Amino acid sequence: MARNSKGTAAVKTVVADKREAILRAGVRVFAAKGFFNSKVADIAREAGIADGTVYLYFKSKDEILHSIFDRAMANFIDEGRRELEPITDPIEKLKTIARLHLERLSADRDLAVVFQIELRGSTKFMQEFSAAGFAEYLDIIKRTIEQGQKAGAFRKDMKPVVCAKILYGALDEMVTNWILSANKYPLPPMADEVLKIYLGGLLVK
Amino acid sequence: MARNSKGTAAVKTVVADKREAILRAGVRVFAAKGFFNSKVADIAREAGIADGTVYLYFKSKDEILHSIFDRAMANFIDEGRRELEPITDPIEKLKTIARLHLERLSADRDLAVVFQIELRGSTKFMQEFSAAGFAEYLDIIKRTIEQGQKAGAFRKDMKPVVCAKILYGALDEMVTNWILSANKYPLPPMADEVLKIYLGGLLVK
Amino acid sequence: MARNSKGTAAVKTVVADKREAILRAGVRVFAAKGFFNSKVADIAREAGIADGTVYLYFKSKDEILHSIFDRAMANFIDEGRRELEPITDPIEKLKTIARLHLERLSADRDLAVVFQIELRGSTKFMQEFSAAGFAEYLDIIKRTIEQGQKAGAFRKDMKPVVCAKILYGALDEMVTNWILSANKYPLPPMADEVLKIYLGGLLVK
Amino acid sequence: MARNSKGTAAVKTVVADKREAILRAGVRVFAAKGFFNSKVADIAREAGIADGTVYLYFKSKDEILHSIFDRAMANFIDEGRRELEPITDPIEKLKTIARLHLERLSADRDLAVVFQIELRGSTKFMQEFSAAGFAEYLDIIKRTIEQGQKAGAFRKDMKPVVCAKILYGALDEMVTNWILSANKYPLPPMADEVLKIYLGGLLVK
DNA sequence: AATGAATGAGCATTCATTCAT
DNA sequence: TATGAATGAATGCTCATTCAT
Repeated sequence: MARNSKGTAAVKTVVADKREAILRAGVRVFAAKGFFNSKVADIAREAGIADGTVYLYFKSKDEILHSIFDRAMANFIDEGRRELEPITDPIEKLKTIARLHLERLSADRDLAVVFQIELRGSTKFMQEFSAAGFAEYLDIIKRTIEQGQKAGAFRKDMKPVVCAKILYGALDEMVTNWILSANKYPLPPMADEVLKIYLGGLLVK
Repeated sequence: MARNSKGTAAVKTVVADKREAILRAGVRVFAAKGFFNSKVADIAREAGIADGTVYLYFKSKDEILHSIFDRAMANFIDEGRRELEPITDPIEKLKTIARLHLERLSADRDLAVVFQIELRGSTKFMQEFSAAGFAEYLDIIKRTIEQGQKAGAFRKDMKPVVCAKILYGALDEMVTNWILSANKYPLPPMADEVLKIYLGGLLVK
Repeated sequence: MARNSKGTAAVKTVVADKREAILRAGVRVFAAKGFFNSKVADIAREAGIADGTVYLYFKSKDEILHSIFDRAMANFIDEGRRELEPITDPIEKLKTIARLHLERLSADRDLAVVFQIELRGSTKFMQEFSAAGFAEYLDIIKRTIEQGQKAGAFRKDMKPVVCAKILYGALDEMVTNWILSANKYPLPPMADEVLKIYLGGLLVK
Repeated sequence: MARNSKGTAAVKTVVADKREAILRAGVRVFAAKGFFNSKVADIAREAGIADGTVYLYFKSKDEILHSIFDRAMANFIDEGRRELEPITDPIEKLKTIARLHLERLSADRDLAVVFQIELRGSTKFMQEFSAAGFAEYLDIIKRTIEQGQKAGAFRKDMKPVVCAKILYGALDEMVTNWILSANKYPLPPMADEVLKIYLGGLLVK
């Protein structure tokens, strides 16, 4: 029994490790050369395995990109929910979202490149991207805004979903700019800048 | 003489027409199938010319994408400058920018797809994209904000370039969302929404 | 007009020539290495063209094999009909069929190999092979036998289609054996041997 | 001792069983998908063993096909000899051969497919096929015919080996046709038809 | 300028075989 | 013996680009 379960666990670990290694290699390679210019052989080499082994863990090159996104998005959303749960103030929630968004992506530049650049390279991916975890992420922002509107903290003359997109767009642009500027400055502090405008507006009161 | 100049003009026109036809065909084809999945032969067929003819006007498939961007960006900036020139109020200027941004892209969905999706498909393109007209566009927004700050209309505790990125990011996200939502709603009105938040902030005063 | 038609004819000839060259190369290569072991690159090299050029004339490697069969079978049947037409005696007809069968295949050993060996390598090909020209060939034999039965020359207690298969099988075996025996003996004379038995039977009368 | 010999026997039996299982699986898989389209993994799954285990019993995929032929041919010849031994009349012998040929192959359609189609798929196999048991089989027919000639039952103006090939070719064609016709009719009765012609000839006497 | 036939480098994927366990 | 994960060589086909006409 113990032996069995241990064996199974070990196998699972090895399998997970190799899957993991391929995904990590995929992030590095896609970030460096772009999805269409990356060869499966590049990923295999980077992961330290044979070309064919990739296909024991993924059905296709496409599936690797998908899995990268799915895994990262799941992690991101998990962590987001965990950090947001204890917070009740919607303003604080938005601050946390913005900070997390920029912290997470600046912590792994390769992943950020894949998210900001490679995943956008085709309507097909974008559609799926949109349909999948992205919608969930936007929904978290949207509900925080609804909550803020109910609480009387946020203005009520705007649709929450539009507000959510605006915040997301602003943050997203910060990330893209940061990537393209070769990371000359720290990304997370940009969260405060975005929120200054987003919450307070540009106009002098 | 007359014949010459006329001939030259005619030639220039024909040349321009064919270049133009290829670019238009490129926009349609790239938007429909994505840059990497589009064949030069597709573009040639769409433009009604032979495959080889494409290479009399463009050095490579890449160059077609570049030219599409360059031409559209130049048009866009030209028109922008023209419309902004008579306006003095920085608030009105920002409104004009936002409106033009969404109007222009919603007026040509194929071009919008190429701008929002295909041009983002590689760090390489993004770098070039960034280096080129995009910086100029961002600069126009930035200077409008500087002007507004000097005029005392906009708050001064924010860097103009960051403000510019935030506005750009928000507008950009509107366009991307509109594309992916299959254009179920008119895009230009979103300009007002963005500006409501951007100028006035989300918080209740 | 003349120029046009001449141009068209020239183009057709060139095209036909290249198609022809590929088919001839295919016969040689398939005969030498077997269909599954032949690479498209082998055929291209043998035909003196680039790999990609093969695909301007054929959709796939499979299609080359098919075309080899179709072309040869069509030629064979055409020639058969032409030679059989002036003959009225069904016995002479059968003799002509048998002679032609062995003459044609022994005249082009590579083609014979493809017919006897490579085309049999898969039920899929065999089905198609059977459905296509082979049925037509068998039908020619069958009708000759029917004619002989009506004329009172051939016994009537046998189904013509069965008789046709028996003759075909015997001839086919002669060809296969000849191929596998490295052509140590001339094939055509075997036609007489087959017919001696086929027409007269093995038994002493 | 007892234990040893028993153990050895058991081991041998197990070994034989597994070899047998692989061969049976090979026949099924090759018949269904063709030799080149069959994967070793398919055979392993069909045999209920692991992929690698196949290589404990066979050196290669080729060897499986060879062994299928060798085993079946040996069985076939053994049974043939056994059934022919008590028969003295060469006519009866030929009838027995023809009947057995069709009975055995129609009794195992998968095996028949492998014999008629898959084994013919390459000159290489054909050469080996020819060199091996096939020659032995043809020899049995040949000697029966020699015997008949000596006994004065068969005509003497034909070489026995040619007569043997003719009979074999006719029978072989019956089998191939039966396979390709999806077994719509019983095969064994065709033996009589073949012999009617083979022994008596097509001509009215 | 225009053509489009020809080129040939490039690549995702498969699968027979091996080998550590 | 048995396993099945890992290997890596092998290849049909595509398509950007060239060039003879």
